[in-house]
Amino acid sequence: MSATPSHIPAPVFCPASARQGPGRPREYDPDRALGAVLGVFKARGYEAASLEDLTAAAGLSRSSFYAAFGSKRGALLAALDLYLEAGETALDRAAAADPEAGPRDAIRRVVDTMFAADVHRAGCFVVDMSAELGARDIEAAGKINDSIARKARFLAGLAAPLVGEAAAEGRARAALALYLGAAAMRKAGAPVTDVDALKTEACRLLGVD
Amino acid sequence: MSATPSHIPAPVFCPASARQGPGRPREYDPDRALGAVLGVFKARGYEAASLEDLTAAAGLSRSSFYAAFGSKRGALLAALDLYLEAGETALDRAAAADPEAGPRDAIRRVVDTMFAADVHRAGCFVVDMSAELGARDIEAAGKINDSIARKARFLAGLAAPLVGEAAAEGRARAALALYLGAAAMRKAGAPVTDVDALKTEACRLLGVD
DNA sequence: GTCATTTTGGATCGAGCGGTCCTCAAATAT
DNA sequence: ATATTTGAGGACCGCTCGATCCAAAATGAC
Repeated sequence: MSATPSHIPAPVFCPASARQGPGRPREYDPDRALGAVLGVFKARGYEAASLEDLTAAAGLSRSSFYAAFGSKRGALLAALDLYLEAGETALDRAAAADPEAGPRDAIRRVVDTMFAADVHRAGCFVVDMSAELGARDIEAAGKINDSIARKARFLAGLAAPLVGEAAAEGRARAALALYLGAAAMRKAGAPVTDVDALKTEACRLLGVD
Repeated sequence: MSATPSHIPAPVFCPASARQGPGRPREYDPDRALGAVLGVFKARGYEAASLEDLTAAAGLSRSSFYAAFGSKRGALLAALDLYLEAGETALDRAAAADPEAGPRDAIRRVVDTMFAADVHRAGCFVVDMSAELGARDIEAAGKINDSIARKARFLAGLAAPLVGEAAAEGRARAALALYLGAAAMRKAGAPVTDVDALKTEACRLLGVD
């Protein structure tokens, strides 16, 4: 797992906590701003999120926004990196949370983490952006696809002892697809209980009965 | 299954093949126009599809477009009805295609039909619209959710003899989620072979080994 | 023919979009 | 102090958006 951080590309070589050089100091927290931007894109989607929405939520002037992200699309790509990386590290941590418990428990924790992250709220950013931009933005689609592939390999590693090396990859992709589809169903309005029940089936795919 | 047709709401009471009354005759085929509109929404999404795109594809002037659909959103809702209804009847037909074969074959045909419809092309309109509009348009989300629920009941009916009445509903929803997620993965750029392999797992969920 | 009715094409609308730019403020460097 | 560098504020840009309107065209009813 683990993706390139790709921090705010903003003040081009300033990883948020860098030493302060000459010139007027920045008045906003880049991480906070990026988080706010991500929140807007998650809530509204890409096209429907206006510069007005984004700058207001991030507390940035238009000039600061463009200095930080370069464009609306640049902001989306940065927010996407943040989201994907956070999601992957969450899975890593869930898997490593209780080393004494068995592999089945690890899988259950990982599946719980996947579903808890987004399905209970309002869908999954991966699904939303894949749907809206997958056919139009090669770079965004690539980031998403790479992240999905990493997660699939990760899940396959967890499931291999239970379902066998040969079947693990397919099962992992199926579990991932099951989660993504669950997020889509949830966003369309399916009851939380129905969606939550799918965790059991996801675990079954990964060899946990 | 079976949804209300909800034909073109256009020339308000003219189901495409109605008798011609007074006034200048329509120069376009409403069904064809709606199909073209659906094609644009499938290719571009809702926000990114402009009136220019829609009218050009449908061969309609702006006035005809607004007379037919009332608004861009009206066109989307009509196109959504068309898509959902077509998808459901396709599943019905697939299930009933070969009555002599067993229930397992029926399930395989239905799953094949689900995946063949969209996954091989460019994602699933249900996923796309759920992602883009699920949080914003109650009516669109409702249509999608209802259609998903009908499909889930339909699949549950097919799977019940194989996995038991109690588990059927959950398994059906899982298979459906698996398909929706597969469409999302495909749209992000996953290889067709990988996505296609998920059909096996969907069948397994429905009791077909 | 005349009238009522409906469709068509295209001009047009205000609003909002993403993006740029200029000016001023606030810090460091000398 | 002064010069320099950088961020912030906001007016402004051209453009495209979805939507409306109007006059011309094409039919049925009489």
